[in-house]
Amino acid sequence: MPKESATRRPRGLGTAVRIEEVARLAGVSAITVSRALNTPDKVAEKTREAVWEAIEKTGYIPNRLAGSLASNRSHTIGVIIPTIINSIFADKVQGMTDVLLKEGYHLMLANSGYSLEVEADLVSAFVAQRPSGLVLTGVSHADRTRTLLGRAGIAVVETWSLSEEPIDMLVGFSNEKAAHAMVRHLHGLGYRKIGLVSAPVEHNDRAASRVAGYRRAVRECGLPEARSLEREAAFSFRNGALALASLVEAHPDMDAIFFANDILAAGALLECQRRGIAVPDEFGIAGFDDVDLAAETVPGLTTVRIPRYEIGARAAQLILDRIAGRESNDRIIDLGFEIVSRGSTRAAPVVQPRPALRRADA
Amino acid sequence: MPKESATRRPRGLGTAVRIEEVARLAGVSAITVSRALNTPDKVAEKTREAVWEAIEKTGYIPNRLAGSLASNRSHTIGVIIPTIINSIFADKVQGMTDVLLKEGYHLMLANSGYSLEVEADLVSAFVAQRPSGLVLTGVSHADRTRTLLGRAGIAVVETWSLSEEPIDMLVGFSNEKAAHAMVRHLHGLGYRKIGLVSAPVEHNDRAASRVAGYRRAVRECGLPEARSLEREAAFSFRNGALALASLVEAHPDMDAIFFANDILAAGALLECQRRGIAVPDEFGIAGFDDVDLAAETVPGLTTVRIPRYEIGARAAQLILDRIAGRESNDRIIDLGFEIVSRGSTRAAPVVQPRPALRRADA
DNA sequence: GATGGTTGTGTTAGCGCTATCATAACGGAA
DNA sequence: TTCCGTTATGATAGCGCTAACACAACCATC
Repeated sequence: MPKESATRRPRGLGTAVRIEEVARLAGVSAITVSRALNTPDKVAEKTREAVWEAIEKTGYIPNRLAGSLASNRSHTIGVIIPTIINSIFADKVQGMTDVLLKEGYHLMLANSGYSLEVEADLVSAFVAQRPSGLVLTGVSHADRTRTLLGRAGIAVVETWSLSEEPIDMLVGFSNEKAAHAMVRHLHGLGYRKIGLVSAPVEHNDRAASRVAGYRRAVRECGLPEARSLEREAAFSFRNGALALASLVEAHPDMDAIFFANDILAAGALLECQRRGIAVPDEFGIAGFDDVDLAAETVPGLTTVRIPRYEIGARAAQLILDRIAGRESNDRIIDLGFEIVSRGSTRAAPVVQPRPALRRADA
Repeated sequence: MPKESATRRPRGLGTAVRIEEVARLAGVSAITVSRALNTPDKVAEKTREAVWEAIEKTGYIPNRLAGSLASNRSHTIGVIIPTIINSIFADKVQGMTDVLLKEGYHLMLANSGYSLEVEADLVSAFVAQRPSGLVLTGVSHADRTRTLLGRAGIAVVETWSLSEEPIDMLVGFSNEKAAHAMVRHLHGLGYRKIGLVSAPVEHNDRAASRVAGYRRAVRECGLPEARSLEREAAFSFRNGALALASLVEAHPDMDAIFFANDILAAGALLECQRRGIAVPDEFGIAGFDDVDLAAETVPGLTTVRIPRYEIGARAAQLILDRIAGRESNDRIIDLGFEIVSRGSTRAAPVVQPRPALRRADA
């Protein structure tokens, strides 16, 4: 039987200890308590100790709502990601919290479900909280998002893509070049009819760029080009398996597929196992993201490694710098990518004459 | 060259449009604008329209910081999870946002890294923001966490476990019974020497309960009991593979392992594939959580399905109910679990005499 | 035509903090 | 001595909004 449950009920927030009470107990004024907390070096040591004691005794927890309103600094950063479920974005969020938390900033998180309209609503809801900064995913946004952020005067970082004209700041990599590099890599390994399974492209500039990169590489390499070699599939193992089935049935001579993310690719890899398709000799499979699983599948998954954690950490740092007035001169940070070749594609590049085009270094 | 970049720089938040300005433009008082936004049905339709027009014209975005301070309602819910990386908790967060967002509430997210001390710091940082509610993971907390929340008067929901004496409210399931049921399930399928790979137990009541459930079942079933049959492994595919290797080398006669989460189990399953261990005949593997991957591995992974999304959704609902004054009489909600048997364990239960004990229904 | 309820709007007074300026105390330089 | 700079603290006035009450206008009732 919970014995204290009677006193546990919420009493409303108004009953909390106020700064005035602490001040009285410490024999100082409210502003001195405020200073002891926010700028301790501007308070005499003896006073500081008295204040600390009073704080401990009363269990005072400053009301940051009031503090933020008065000081016009909220110590809050808003983050909007397309989906929480994809652990890809979790790494970014982790990168942000690691940087922000120790500076006393907090994260407001929301997911847009890949909808620009929802994103716009979230942005205005976040702006209402007067955050110190806002981190968005991608570079395509609803018009009202841009209008709003243009005049809100909040530090904004877009992520996960590149753009010539970010709203404010940007940390990302080139999805187009990454996809392009992977397809050229596959071509270099001797694959000659390469399919594509993309994430749904609508409202998703990252997915669209990867499709563009694939198409450019296919064209440059003189590989078969056709819309029938491409599929769209929403993020799941199952959909990867289904897309693989659909493609190999439509194109029995296809010898490789580039998947726009590792989850689709891993689903396909497992489907190959069920169907007895020999990976990598008979069929090559490549993914994107280099999630943990990619290193563990049998065979391992060839993929594109992207700096997920780093994107979050750098985005957070950019915001902190802006707040501190340390205006960095690079508002656009390209963190690049890396091709990781594993067992799901052939090991040895096939030596052969190559068209006279720049080759993609991995 | 970004042409508007000169005007994009932050101007500080204070330059935003204030409610007074909207009121003047609409020819009403500030409070009427406030009402038009918060309780539109208490404002005459004509006035409401005038206010809306003024809002549109000025691009007014209410300052929720000020609103929360004045009204003593912050419309913010704090969530503390052990780690963002594990998509298990992502489902919970998704459940919460789905319920909260449409009520106009927002999520502040932080991760404790499985440390009760970090959790306590986060709790007091969150309390400083005067959230409407707080959702914690697990039921073991630092003393100061309990003290603080006891007097803070904030709606608190603990999740993912059961407890007789929650701080306030609770939504979870019995980790002990779930682990127990799984081990009995394995025993029922004819496995006779069952190992355990647990998550690190320190500061993690969920992991500790699962170990307890395993031990109870092993004892009840008369299976071999020994600390050497148990391992601890941090959440990763790799660690699952390593733990499997360690256990089968130490105990060549072991015929099944219960892993405390699917990622460890999947890592082990892949390791079996690499080692040529025949699953499920030679060796049974069971996991916990029923993540998407569990249905897709070859063979599929036997596991415990837990209501991850539902936990978040119900926790959010409890907080909303509390705020609305709808005090529900069940402050403790047990959402249960479900054994999902797939190909990583034998299909047909071995018929045999069973000790005269209650059997766990799955 | 006085009473009472309802509806719509305004006035006032904060919410709990911090920015800003003022002030006091002190030590050293001219 | 007077003056100035430095350091420590306080008094005052908001930050931008909403709670609480006041009040006016209107309709219905008896």
